[in-house]
Amino acid sequence: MNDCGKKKLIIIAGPTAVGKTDLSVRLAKKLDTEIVSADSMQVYRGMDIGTAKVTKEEMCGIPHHMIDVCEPGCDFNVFSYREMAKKKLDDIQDKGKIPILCGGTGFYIQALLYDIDFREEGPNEELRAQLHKIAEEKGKEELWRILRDVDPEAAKAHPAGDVKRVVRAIEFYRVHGEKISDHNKKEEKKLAEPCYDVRFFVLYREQKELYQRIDDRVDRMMKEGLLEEVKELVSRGIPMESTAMQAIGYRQLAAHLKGACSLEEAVTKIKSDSRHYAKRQLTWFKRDKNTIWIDTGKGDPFDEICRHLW
RNA sequence: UGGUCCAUAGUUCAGUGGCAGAAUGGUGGUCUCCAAAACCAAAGGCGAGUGUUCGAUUCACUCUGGACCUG
Repeated sequence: MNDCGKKKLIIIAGPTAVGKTDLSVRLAKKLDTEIVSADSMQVYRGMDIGTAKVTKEEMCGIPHHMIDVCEPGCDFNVFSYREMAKKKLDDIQDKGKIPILCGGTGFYIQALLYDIDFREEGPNEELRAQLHKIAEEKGKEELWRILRDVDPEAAKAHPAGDVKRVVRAIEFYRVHGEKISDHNKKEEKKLAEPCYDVRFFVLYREQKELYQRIDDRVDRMMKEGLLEEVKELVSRGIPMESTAMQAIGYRQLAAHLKGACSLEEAVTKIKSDSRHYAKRQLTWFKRDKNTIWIDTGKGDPFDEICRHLW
């Protein structure tokens, strides 16, 4: 606890392949602390190469949390993440240390930093399946009209094409009897004030350079045996629709293994999907007003980061 | 050498004598329980020239480029 009554937290975020892992470990060594991952795909066991998971050597003895916490087939989401990661942060802070939250999943970081309430009921699979069926059989517009009738504001916020969110909004209303648009308005206010005394670093570098690093890293992953890793998951029968198999690198290679495209085409797709992903990560972080942007393309940013600390 | 066909967005293709469309890619953005997911938006074009015509991307001719056929 400090003067403003909040616990201290360091966040190292940024797009894929920008160099988060290396920097976070160095910082953790200097501060003698622990790292909590904020990555939606590194939570899955057996997905190491493609998610660029830290290796034992790279960890340098620094404890890492929220990595390998579940099996690839299981349901994992923001809610589970927030619950588990919050406990980890508490534990580290109880030891008198400043935890480092490191990762590229903006949604997960936001949920944790602003304590977003996702409600405890969890996904209602039967209802979701039923609503998806309506979209398939009667059309997305029809499903959207159902939402418009109960929560016009949410319908306005989500186009009919965004079935995933339309379903969620209807689900929310049916389960809680409350409009998700009202709920979101309340949660949105939290975004103004972080729950931690935070130093939120976003690593970046010139787009051209970053894209080159992404291409190089994908090539390296292939050499390191990404295809074997995907084969293993496929042979274990991990369903293609599972969140884990949606991961970049896995999805495309699984498609190749099923004969949908050549290996070369799959690799090209992995690269372009990674670039798009990096772009989306950046737009996510741009919206957050509490960030400190660090250019990693101009020498070692380590000292600059340290200067921003308490 | 002679002949036939083709030329429209970065790419693959629609189309019309009267505002030129799609897919894909590239770019930007949205996001409150699948988020490495899902979704949205704007941008971008008739190879060059001459003629016919009120008006040509469309018709005719020339040129350029490409594909195919041809002693």
